[in-house]
Amino acid sequence: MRWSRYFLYTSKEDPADAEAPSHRLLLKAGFIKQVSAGIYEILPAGWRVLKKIENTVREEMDKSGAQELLLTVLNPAELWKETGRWDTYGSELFRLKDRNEREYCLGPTHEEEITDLVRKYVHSYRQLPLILYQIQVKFRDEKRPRFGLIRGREFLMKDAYSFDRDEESAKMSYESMKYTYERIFKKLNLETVTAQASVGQIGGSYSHEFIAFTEYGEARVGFCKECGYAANAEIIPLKQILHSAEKEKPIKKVPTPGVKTIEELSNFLGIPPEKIMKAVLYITNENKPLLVLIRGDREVDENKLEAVLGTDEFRLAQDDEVRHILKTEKGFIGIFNLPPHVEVLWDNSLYGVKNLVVALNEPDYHYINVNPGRDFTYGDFVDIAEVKAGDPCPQCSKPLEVKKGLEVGHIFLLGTRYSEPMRAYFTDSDGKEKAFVMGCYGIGISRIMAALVDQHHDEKGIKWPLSVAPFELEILCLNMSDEAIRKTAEALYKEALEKNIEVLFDDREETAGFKFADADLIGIPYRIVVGKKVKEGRVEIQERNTGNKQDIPISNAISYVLKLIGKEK
RNA sequence: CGGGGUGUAGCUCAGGUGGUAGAGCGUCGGCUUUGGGAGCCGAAGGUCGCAGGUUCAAGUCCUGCCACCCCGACCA
Repeated sequence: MRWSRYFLYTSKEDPADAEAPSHRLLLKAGFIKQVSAGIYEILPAGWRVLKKIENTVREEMDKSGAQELLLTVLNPAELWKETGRWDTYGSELFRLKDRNEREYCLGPTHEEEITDLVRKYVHSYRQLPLILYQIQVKFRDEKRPRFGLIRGREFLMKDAYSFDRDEESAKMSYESMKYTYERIFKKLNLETVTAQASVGQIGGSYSHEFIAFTEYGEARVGFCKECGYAANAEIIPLKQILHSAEKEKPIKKVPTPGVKTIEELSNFLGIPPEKIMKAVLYITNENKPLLVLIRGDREVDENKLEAVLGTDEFRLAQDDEVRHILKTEKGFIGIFNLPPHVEVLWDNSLYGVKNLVVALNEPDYHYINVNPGRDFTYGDFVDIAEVKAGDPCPQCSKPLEVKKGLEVGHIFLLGTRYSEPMRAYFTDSDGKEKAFVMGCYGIGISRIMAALVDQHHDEKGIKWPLSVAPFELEILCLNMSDEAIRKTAEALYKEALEKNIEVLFDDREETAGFKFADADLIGIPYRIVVGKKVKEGRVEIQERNTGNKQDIPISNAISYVLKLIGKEK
């Protein structure tokens, strides 16, 4: 491809509205163009990358025995009503009507449609197991689209669905997908960890997430280098820990005027946060107050709280609610003088802590040296603390590491969550009618492109791994008006094409510096620089990833590149 | 959906106290230049997010709306 004719337009300025590196660089390099919030056009160079990602996914899925098909974007409402998700999916579902007032949605995922399809054709255990998949644009009206391709409202996804005769066989399908996913991410040069995950809204019995490490991810993973355990932080259990037998000191009321936060209180009293009881007031769905108690150095993980309460219908109390219910101010909430209708939950972190600092629901005062048994009695203990680095691994108790990451794949063992309500049955070998045991498996194709940029870039631009690069080779002609240089570059371009190298030829009438800057930005792994060394019969080979440069005779250049990209036999 | 921010040329931005719009980059024409975002000369390019209002006069003041970005609860 000649750049002078290519629909690839880079920008010298950083785009104003992009913060994440992947977002900024993909826009700046001219790979994507924003149309509206969370909706992007994929431009030719970006599309080349996306197709490579897609093909890698496709190759491995096919190898696993899964079969590709294409479902519809426009889904009839009836199917969604069968599973109840027409009502429960909420405003994230793009809904529309046709000219006859029939209701449709733009498919955000395809459990309903695939189950409908399979129930029409598969009636016997002899046709199982079965895995079908598609690569298609998905639509989700996200509350908050973010970071360009990382969270879009329209995005490319690979979704697969497995159908098995029983749980045991379904687990085998699940395991084979898990293995396939790990191979895919490895091939794509995307560093991921396979983490146990919560099943969330989709339902089912168990689930894994594939998390790519990046600063701009929205997930937190805890993992253990010792035993290999890894899980989304929101499901890692934290147990009660017995504390050393400290001597109980006499309880004392101390003035703490205007001291509001745990940090201020800790500094004011000279007592570490580990010995302060933090109390957080929530309001539950029935407008009931719920007081959550946790150690001062800990945060409440609202995902865990949701799991404990069995609902996400709760929120933090407002300042005036705190005043009204507890007759105190934020910062002075405690367990003493509690109105009887306030429900209380104790986080495991508080268990056994002695000589605590506790507020008493009276502004500007705290008790110090408060002790369990003597000064108060425990209520119900639950696990609602956010996991931090250094917390014990639930498997081997060694300290965990915690990192931020981006969910690029998620697999679920669904069971009969969809097949049962949709009456998707087959006849088993015992002659009995049974519901399919299903699994579903997603990979965010366009999100992977963003994750790859996040993992492979520097201050100058993108450094595409060869496996997904839009081109394998870029030829830079540094001076188009110099006859000898131009002819050499043209000849090398022709030779590269003949050898089936994916090559971008920068034949634009621009200066050398301009072309180098652009080359760094768009991140093609290898380049041949054709400049004044042509007089000495040489060109320069550069590697974007390592920055390595070396001169080479013109006649050897292409065969050297072939070796680099592994196409040489 | 709450909180914060921003909308002016293709892009990045500047435009005290109201007086009819500017720069750099990019684009077009010309000359010079060519190994790390070149120089000079000339030109084109705007419903100042939208709608009202105040005023002799609004990019600027007032009201309402919209869009986009960022921070919090969901997801690939």
